[in-house]
Amino acid sequence: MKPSLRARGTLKDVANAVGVSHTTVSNAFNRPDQLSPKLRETIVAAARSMSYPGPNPAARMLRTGFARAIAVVWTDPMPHAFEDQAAASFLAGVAEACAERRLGLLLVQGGESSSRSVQAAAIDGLIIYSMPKNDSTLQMVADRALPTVVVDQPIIPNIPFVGINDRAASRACAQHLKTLGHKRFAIVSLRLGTDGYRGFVEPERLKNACFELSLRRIEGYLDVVGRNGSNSFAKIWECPHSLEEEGGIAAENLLKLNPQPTAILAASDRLAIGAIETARRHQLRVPEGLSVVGFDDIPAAKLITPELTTTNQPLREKGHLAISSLLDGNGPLRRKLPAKLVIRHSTAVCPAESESHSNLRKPSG
Amino acid sequence: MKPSLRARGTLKDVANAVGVSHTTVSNAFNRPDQLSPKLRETIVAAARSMSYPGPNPAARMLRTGFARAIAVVWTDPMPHAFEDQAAASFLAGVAEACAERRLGLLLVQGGESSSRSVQAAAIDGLIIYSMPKNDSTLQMVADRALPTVVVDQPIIPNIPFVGINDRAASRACAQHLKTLGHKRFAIVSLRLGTDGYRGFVEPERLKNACFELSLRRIEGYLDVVGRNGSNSFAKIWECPHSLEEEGGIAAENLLKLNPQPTAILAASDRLAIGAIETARRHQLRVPEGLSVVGFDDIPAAKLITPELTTTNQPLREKGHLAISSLLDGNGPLRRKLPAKLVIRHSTAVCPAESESHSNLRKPSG
DNA sequence: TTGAAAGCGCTAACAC
DNA sequence: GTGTTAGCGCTTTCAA
Repeated sequence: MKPSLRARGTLKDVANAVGVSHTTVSNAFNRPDQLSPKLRETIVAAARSMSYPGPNPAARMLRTGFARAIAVVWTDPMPHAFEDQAAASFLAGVAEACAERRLGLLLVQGGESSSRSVQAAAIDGLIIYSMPKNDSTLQMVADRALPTVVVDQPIIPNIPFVGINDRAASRACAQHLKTLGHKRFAIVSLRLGTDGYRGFVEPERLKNACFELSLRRIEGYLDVVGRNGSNSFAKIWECPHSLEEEGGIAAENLLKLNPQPTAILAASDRLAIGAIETARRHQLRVPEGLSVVGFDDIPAAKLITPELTTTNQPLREKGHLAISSLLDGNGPLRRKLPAKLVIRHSTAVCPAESESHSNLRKPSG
Repeated sequence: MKPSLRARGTLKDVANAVGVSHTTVSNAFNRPDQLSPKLRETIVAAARSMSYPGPNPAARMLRTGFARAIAVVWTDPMPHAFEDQAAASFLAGVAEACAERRLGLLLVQGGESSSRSVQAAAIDGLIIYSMPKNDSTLQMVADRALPTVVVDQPIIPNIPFVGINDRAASRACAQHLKTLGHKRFAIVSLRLGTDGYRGFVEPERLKNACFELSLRRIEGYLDVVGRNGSNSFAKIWECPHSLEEEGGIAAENLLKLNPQPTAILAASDRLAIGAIETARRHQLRVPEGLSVVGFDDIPAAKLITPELTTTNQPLREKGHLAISSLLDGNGPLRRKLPAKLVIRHSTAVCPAESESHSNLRKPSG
């Protein structure tokens, strides 16, 4: 590929052709009020006929110091950002805000591989979207010393933050279930580390978690369902990705437990949906035999049967707020948007004790 | 906002601090093999301690002529790209291909408003995604004279194209329904113009369509279900957006027809899903009373009940192919990916004639 | 209303 | 392995 940025002539060529200085041509493009409309027209026509592509963006950027674009950086493989409806809604909000302000939106994947992309991106500011606190990209970002805002995680001193109160929101989920009489809970968690671990979570792992948001949600659940020693309990299963399949695997393992949980607290709707499908495949009816709550309230939550009880968070607004925190300066350092529990049909009162006992008496597999 | 691109010092400052020439510092960043590891280390350390953010991207771009980024341009409001799963899957593919090649991905909205964004974007190439042939952005793009590829529409002479054979694919949908014995069809079309029109489509409108893809699909349907004068017929309803609500409105109007159609050919899954929901609200069972086929095979197609019969197109691959057409040069000018009909549960044999007759005899409303 | 001059910060040829 | 030199194409004072 040959240098595309200097395909055709320059301002100066146009200037020569018309017989004016290159300043005047520059003005013709950037400050129409600085020259006679007639001259401007001549110049634009000449430019067009020479197929001059307009002022070179790189040169302009170098000179003005502005790229007129911002970047969103995140950890996951690129496609995830589009295929996960929660991420997509957030990005939709960002995109919308950018379009309004005539700003370009650059998508950059974080992780080891792409530190270079972050270093070299032509941008005026950065949104860190839901990254683990140990991601090396964070250092690159800091080095660039651009205006930055973090969304969801990680919390970094002195860097503006936009998110919701995850702990309170997940507490509300658990409370809803508890109110319905549930006592035996299972938590299906988002990843806590970047190691791709899948399985039950011991306290040790919680301590070393890199994904703070996952932790906050777990803590919210535990605030209600109790920790060791209380009269209810919760087993925690960690999924390496927020995918339906993973939710299914989680359910598969959690439902083997004896006594069997009567309620599943899933940290995302996709995990919840996967869990529901699996439960159903095991002849366990939702919500009669098992209650499931999700998190996020993505469009699919209303599509499945039963419709999912979940926490609605204003994803799109989060995107708007991220941009305005980035550009409009001095708001509060940490902004939390409201989230609310949406009760639909995937949760119901705890099945009668008798039924639970039958489970208890089953020879364990 | 102050110029962020020249926040801290320059190569030269670092050079002075270390006592080498600025070329050497440049090499330290870009060609580690050109100097002793030890010196390199000294330089990098110095840079870090002065919090030098690395070579200025604008300056590098100006000098090298490469932006190391490509843009995707489309017509719709930005958020649509993320919320529509078909668009999102395509973008996921693009994003993936970009990540592999360490290229930035810039999202740009087309339409009148944003010609400037296209002009000023720091990019090496462009993907036009599903735009109407009269969009003014197309001219801007042409002016920029960057490598370009069109996805889905519009077909432009000498510009590489990536898509599927829409006409053949929609023909297959219609054929499937015809084979099931259907004779009275309704087509729910994607928009044909940019005027936001919603309603029945007369032949005149087909002639003036700006969205070629919509037209191709309609033609494929008509190839099978017949045009005026044949023994089957199809009414066409145009939706201004590919949204479930619109599909619902379409169904609302189409099902009022007398005789009532027994099959709906929807040009997108979202439209199909909306139609199914509406049909059901009218006590019309799908597929027993009404068959519906969609288009795209988005994830939601498998989520709804009944699962949707639709055309699967390799959206993600389309994204890959777009990037490789853009960068890897000389393939064929027009590349068509395979699409295939996926028969699920939203289509069934045409309801018995007796039942149809009862419809016919109903006093018309 | 127009033009001249001075870089913006960097990379790549080339010489040492 | 390192330094010198010459712009990349533009915008922005400032002066005419």
